[in-house]
Amino acid sequence: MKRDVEKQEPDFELIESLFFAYRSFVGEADKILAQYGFGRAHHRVLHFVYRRSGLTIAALLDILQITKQSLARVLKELIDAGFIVQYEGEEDRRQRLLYLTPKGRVLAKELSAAQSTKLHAALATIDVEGHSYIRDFLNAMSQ
Amino acid sequence: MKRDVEKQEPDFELIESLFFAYRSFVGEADKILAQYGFGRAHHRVLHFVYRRSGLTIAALLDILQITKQSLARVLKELIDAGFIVQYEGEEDRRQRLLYLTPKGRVLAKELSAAQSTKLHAALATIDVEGHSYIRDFLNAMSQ
DNA sequence: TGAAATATGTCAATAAGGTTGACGTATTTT
DNA sequence: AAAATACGTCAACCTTATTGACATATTTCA
Repeated sequence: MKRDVEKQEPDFELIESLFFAYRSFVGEADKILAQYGFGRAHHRVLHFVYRRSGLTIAALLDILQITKQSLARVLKELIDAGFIVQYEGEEDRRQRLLYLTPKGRVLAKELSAAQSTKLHAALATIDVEGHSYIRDFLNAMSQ
Repeated sequence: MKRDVEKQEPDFELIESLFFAYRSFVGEADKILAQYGFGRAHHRVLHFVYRRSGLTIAALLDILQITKQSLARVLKELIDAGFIVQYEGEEDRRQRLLYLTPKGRVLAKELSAAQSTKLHAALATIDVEGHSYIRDFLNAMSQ
């Protein structure tokens, strides 16, 4: 017979797996970034400028969900070091469109390759039919 | 015909999914923690003391992979606020074994319940046969 | 056209969470 | 008795973030 109140036991294993998985995932990139004197904040900017080349400052702030003051420092460092360039928007000249330099693309590729390798090493241990479940789950979690 | 060098395209979608998924995952707990004036560092300590009641400082440092100076501040705040207590080890009196107070257990439960709810909401959108693939993947990623 | 809104830049103060290095104390091991 | 271990703590510093305020250039709208 079922108890009156069936209190749900939190899924500690899953919680911890996600914690350790994420730490391991970002740790890959951290080692590379350290060689360039950069941190995770730089990585996130490099990644999204790589992926959405020509995006505006406002769009980037929207994705990262940080303040512009916080972005400013990191972005300045990346621009000063020659990894990112800004161009005036053609339609709206108030906008500063962000692009990677060739140097920036090299680093962004190196970082994504490292993380991708890590992800695919984990996926390789899983039956192929499970892969789409994993992708769907992570997408569902993103909401 | 296959090209000589088939350069592997990084799996950007998966990389970004994991980024957004994790942000959303920790965001759940952040809201609760803010009400108590705590941050993520406090959450991690609360979680692992809850899960491994009576663990030593050294064991906790090993799990969290931070320095003892860094742990000290967070732990002191949790002890001062009455969420954690330390007892001398019975076998080895140099050790300080960590336990949650009843108040600490309430908060730890609230946090894990919120995260668990989030995880299970995502799992609920996935066919049940996919669940073990997801768990296996996250465990594989943790290495 | 002039006012308002928008996109961006920047100064200043502050906070959380982390680091390295050095040193002290109590306790256990050798 | 000496060495190793477990923990605590002081100090200086770094990265990444925050809030608040204000400036400039450009576009939009009444």
